Amino acid sequence: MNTLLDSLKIELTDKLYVKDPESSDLGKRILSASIEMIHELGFEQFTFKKLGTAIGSNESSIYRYFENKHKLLLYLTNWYWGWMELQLVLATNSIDNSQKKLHKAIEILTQEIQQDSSYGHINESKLHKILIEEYSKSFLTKEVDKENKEGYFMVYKRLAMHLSKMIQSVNSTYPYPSSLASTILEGSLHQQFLQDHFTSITDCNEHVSPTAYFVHLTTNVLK
Amino acid sequence: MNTLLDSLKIELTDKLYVKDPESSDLGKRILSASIEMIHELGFEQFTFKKLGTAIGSNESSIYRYFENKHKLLLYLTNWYWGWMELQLVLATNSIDNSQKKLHKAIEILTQEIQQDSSYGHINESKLHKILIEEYSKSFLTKEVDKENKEGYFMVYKRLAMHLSKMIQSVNSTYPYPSSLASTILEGSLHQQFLQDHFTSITDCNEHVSPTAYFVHLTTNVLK
DNA sequence: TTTTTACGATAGTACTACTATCAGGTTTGT
DNA sequence: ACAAACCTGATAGTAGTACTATCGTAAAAA
Repeated sequence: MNTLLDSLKIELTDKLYVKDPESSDLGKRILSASIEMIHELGFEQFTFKKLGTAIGSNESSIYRYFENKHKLLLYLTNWYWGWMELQLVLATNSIDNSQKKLHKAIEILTQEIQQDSSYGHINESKLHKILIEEYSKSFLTKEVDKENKEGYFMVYKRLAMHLSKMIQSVNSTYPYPSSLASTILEGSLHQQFLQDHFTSITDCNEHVSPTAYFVHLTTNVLK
Repeated sequence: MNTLLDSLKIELTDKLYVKDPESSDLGKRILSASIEMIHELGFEQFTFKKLGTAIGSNESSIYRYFENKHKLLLYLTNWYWGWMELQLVLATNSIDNSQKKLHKAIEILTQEIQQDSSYGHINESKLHKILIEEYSKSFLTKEVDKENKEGYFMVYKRLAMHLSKMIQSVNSTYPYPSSLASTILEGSLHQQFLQDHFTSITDCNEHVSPTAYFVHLTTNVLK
């Protein structure tokens, strides 16, 4: 089935790669296999050498697409947040009521991703799990400020600001819209992590979703 | 000046170290210099070799205290959370009113730490900054579940539960006390990180503290 | 005084994170 | 059709990390 979504490409800054991985078959295999592999081994144990072996290619060939594994992680996380913003816009654009719009936004941004949907070589469900376990590592480095200046976090910041605007639409006198927005984005990943590994310090479980928690929180804070 | 605090030792599970660093002069130098060094270089660039050189000692000697640098980070973060809980108890124990108690707790847990106070060889201010930039790395690993079972995160979980109980005292019908507690603890570190590196997606700055944001949030959510 | 213990020094291993070079196959331009 | 350009895989090599093992000595404890 060929839909509009299939033909939309998530465009990322070309500083993230040496050669655009979307431009060749090998590049796409790198993306798809790296998602599998980072998900399975964790970012620390993941190496270009192992990735090369897994896709029947060579370590040196992967370096022709990405400078190093950190840049590859940045590519994947940027892709994820770009994809999330697309989902957000598609789901909320037609909603007029600002309160309903915000609730829908929070739902989109905090829900677990099950379906491996529209983009052939990217498994969004596994990518989402990578975000939960590895996203913080992409910015908790000594190079953040430099990389931030080069635009490596623009997609995420734009999404956070988008959410912040929605919060302001619901209550224009609320003094912390940006902090609340970033708390929802980061906190959602964190609550999902806790649900998987530290159940005693979260209320989220099979029956209670992070979405329910954050919708309740936001509603009451903006009242 | 010799106070009660000077004579209190933060006791940590002995699984965190090979030899108790508090038991010798070299051990204390390892703690104090590692805080300096991780703060300066970041956890990734920090190595036992560099640490050895810095304290005029030997790489192999450091391995006699800590299995590896991950365990050292766990030691430092556990120490920090133990110290935080002590601050929390000291500051809130005498308060009867549960609402005031909770506000005081949030203040203690979300404020910046300036003073390098009671424990000679530990610089709490720098340790706090390490927590902001490195804490997530201590649990975002493939070994979390194993390490959690061995009790490496007990101090942190106990603190979160402590805060959760305080939240329940203010409003016993609030359905997400544990998630709110973990959101405050983790979110506080995150907002401080944003304040330093991504100012556009936080409202916290010199004039607005994370404390103000989280007190406002909590008050309104529990209303 | 003997014996443990602690520490520093050195050596060595396996692996990571690259960089450089070369050769063959495929694609592209004319 | 033919050469040039390009892409990929293979191999080699370097510097550094994250250890482990062994040894000698000085100081502390028995």
